[in-house]
Amino acid sequence: MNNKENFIKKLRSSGLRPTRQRIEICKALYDRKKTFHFTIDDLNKILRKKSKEKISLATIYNTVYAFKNKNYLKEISLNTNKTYFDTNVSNHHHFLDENSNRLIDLKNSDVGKVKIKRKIPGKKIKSIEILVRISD
Amino acid sequence: MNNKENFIKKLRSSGLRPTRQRIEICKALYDRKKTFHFTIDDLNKILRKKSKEKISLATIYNTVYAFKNKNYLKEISLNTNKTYFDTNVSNHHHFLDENSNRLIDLKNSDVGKVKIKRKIPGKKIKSIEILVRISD
DNA sequence: AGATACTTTATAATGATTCTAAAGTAGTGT
DNA sequence: ACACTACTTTAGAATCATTATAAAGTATCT
Ligand SMILES: [Mn+2]
Ligand SMILES: [Mn+2]
Ligand SMILES: [Zn+2]
Ligand SMILES: [Zn+2]
Repeated sequence: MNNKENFIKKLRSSGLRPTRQRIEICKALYDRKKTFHFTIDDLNKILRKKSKEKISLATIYNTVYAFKNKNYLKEISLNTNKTYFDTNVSNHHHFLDENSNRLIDLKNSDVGKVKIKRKIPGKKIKSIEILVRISD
Repeated sequence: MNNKENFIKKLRSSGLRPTRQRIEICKALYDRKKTFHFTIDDLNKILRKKSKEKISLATIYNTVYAFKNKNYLKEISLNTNKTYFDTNVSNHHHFLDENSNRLIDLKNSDVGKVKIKRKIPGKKIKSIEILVRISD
């Protein structure tokens, strides 16, 4: 299902023109078995290796943020100078391995139900994210 | 307990010389009733208002990171371009109000026990942090 | 007081991200 | 296929939080 035609449909269905660059980026991001957590710099390096044609850094930024706005990518909160993204856009939790600085997805079944007992008047809960720091 | 003498003791006890600037910064940070969540820019503005003598931005950076290393401050993970710090250095959770972009501390009693069922071989859990996004 | 290590400061450098505006391309209608 | 238009890509410049530099100032010790 992660072939070129599919990426084209995905892009079209949300009003993004299926350009060479966007399709290459889709392949790099979604043609994998596991969730991919990455920075712009990671993605840029991967594209330089995997793809023949050079995609400008500006396009990579533009595309990643377009995908984020269309909910094809999620931004992840970490204490680093670079912004992280996640191809798993569902609500889910993470291990952060502090040795390697790598993120690992937790399935919802990996985490017991989280109960938030306090309420803020007039405010609704939009999401609950857990970050579990681990190390050797 | 949050008087000047106390700050001096606090600084000395961890090998930081009690300078004018560090004491001013201590006052701005710890002479309050509630947890303070802030950016360097927030702190700089506060110091300009509250304090007579000007403290350079470089010193504010230096001091905040010195305090962080001594565990007087905690860094908070958020998806923003600026780094956030927290005067509450205990393990605790947060509401993030997406309208105002303000953090609110959750007491541990505000959150039901979090059970992490999955284990990563050879890795230990260092901390568990929950971020609850809220909005109108 | 004098010696020394630590600290502050103005300023420059860095680096991720965002902006700009010109050239290129995809979709639409003919 | 051709032209038209809106969207996209791109190189390069600008921005801005953060970090580095190195000279002047200060705390602590004897
Ligand atoms: Mn990375
Ligand atoms: Mn702020
Ligand atoms: Zn993930
Ligand atoms: Zn807090």
